[in-house]
Amino acid sequence: MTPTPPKIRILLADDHTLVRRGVRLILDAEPDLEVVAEAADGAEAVAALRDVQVDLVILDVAMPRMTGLQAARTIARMRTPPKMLMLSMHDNEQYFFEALKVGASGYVLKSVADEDLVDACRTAMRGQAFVYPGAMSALVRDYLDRLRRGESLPRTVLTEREDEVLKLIAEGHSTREIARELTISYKTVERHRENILAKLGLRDRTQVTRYAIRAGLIEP
Amino acid sequence: MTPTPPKIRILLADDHTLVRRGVRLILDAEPDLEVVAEAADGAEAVAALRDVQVDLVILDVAMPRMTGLQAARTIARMRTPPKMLMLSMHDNEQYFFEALKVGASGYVLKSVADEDLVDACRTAMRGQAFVYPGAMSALVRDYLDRLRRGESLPRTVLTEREDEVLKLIAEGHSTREIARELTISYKTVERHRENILAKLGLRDRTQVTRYAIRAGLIEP
DNA sequence: ATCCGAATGGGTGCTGCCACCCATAAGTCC
DNA sequence: GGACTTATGGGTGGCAGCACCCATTCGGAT
Repeated sequence: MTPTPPKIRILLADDHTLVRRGVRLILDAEPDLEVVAEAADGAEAVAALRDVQVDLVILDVAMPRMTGLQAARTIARMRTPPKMLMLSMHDNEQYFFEALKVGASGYVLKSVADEDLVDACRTAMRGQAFVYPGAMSALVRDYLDRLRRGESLPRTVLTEREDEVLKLIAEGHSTREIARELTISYKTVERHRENILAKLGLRDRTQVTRYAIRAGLIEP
Repeated sequence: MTPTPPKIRILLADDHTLVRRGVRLILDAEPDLEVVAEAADGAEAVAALRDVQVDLVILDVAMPRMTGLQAARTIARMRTPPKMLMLSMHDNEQYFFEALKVGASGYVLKSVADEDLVDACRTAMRGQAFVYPGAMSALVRDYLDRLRRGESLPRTVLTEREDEVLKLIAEGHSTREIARELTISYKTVERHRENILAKLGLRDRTQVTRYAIRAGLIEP
C-alpha cells in the first residue's frame, strides 16, 4: 500500500444545493481533491473558515446576504488566506476583473465542463491564475500580461462601497432603506448612487437593476 | 431476474453544466428515473423533444436564448406534451404562478434537498401538482384548490395592455416615453402602472424590472 | 509634505413616480 | 338591462430620485 499524498482541502460555497451537489461529486471523484466543508452564502463561508482548515475556497459570485465577491474581500484580509476560485453564472468581463482584484486565483463559469473545474482547482493551488476557456479576450490577455509584469492594475470602475450600494439599489431598496442598512446618511447614499450612475453610464435605478442582473451581481 | 418496470424518461434543460451534472446524478440514482437527454437552453430543449420520446421535462426557469417559461409555453402547445417541472433559483410567488400558468406540474427550488426533487418528479408523473416545501402560502393553496375543483382560472393576472406597459417599464422607459410609444396619454400610462403594481404586489419600477426578467418577459 | 481618491454629509431645485380622487366609452356576461 | 371589465383620461399632492453645488476627514501614493 503506497502512502496517500495529502489531498487539497476545499470549502465549497454556493446557495444552491443542486450546484453544491454537482460540484462535490465532480471534485470528490478526483484522487487529489476533497470537499471538506460547504456553505450556503458568503457569511457562512467566512464563518466556516474559522473552524476548518482549507487550502482552497470555491465561491459562487452571487449569493444572498454576502456575495462571493464580498466574502472574497474578507477572506483575502485573513492572516493566511486560502486560494480562491470564483464560480459565476455569467461570462461577464466586469466581474471577472472584480474577481481578480479581490484576490481570486481564477474565475470559472458554471457552464464549464467538469475537467475545467478540476483543472482550475489544480492551477489555483499551483499559484497560477486560471482563465476559463473561451474567455481569453484581448482585455483579459492584457490584464494578465500586466499582472505578470507586476504593473499596477487598471482601476476597477466601482469602489467597494459603491458595489454595496449598487447591490442594494438593484434589489429594489429605496435610498432611505439603504441608508438605514449601511448606517450612513441619506445624502451619502445619494452621492454613491450618483457616482454609480455616472461611472456606469446609467440613467436611473431601473437600469441599475438590469445592469446588476446582467453582471451576475444579484439574481433576478 | 425480475422484469424491470419502464423508467420515467426525463429531459433535463439547464444552461449550467454543473447543475445538470448534479441533477443527473441525483435522478439516475433512483431505480424508476432516467435522464435520457440534456439541453443547455430552452430552444435546445424544444428541439430535443422532436427527436426523443420523454415523459418529463425539467426546465430551468432562467436560460439564455429561450427561457424555461418561454420553452414551457411552446411545449404545452404540442399534441402530446410531456409533464413539466420548473427549476428555479428563487422562492418567488409571482414566478411560481407564471410557471403554473404555462402548464407546469411543479416548481422546485435549486436549493431544495435531493429527495424533494425526486418526489417532485414522481408527483408530477402522477398528474398532481408539486409545491416545493415551505412555500405553501395561502395564495398558492387557494390557487391549487381552484385548479382541483376544475374552476377555469387560466386568466392572466395582467391584461394585454398592462403586459405591454409592464415590458416598457421594465426596459427602463419613463412614463412619458411609454405614452409616446403607445400613443396614449401620460395619465393613462400612470393608471396602467398603478394597476400593475397593485396586481403584482410590487412597490416601484425597479421591482417591475426584476419581475419581468424573472418571468422571461424581457432580457436582462 | 502634498496631492488624490474614497467616504462621509449638507443644501437646493426640478422632475418623475406613485397614491389617492374623479369620470366616460366600449365591450362582455348573465 | 344592469353588472362588470378594460381602456381611456383628468386633478392633486407628497415624496423620491436625480443633478448640481458645497465641505471635511482619512489614508495611501509620489
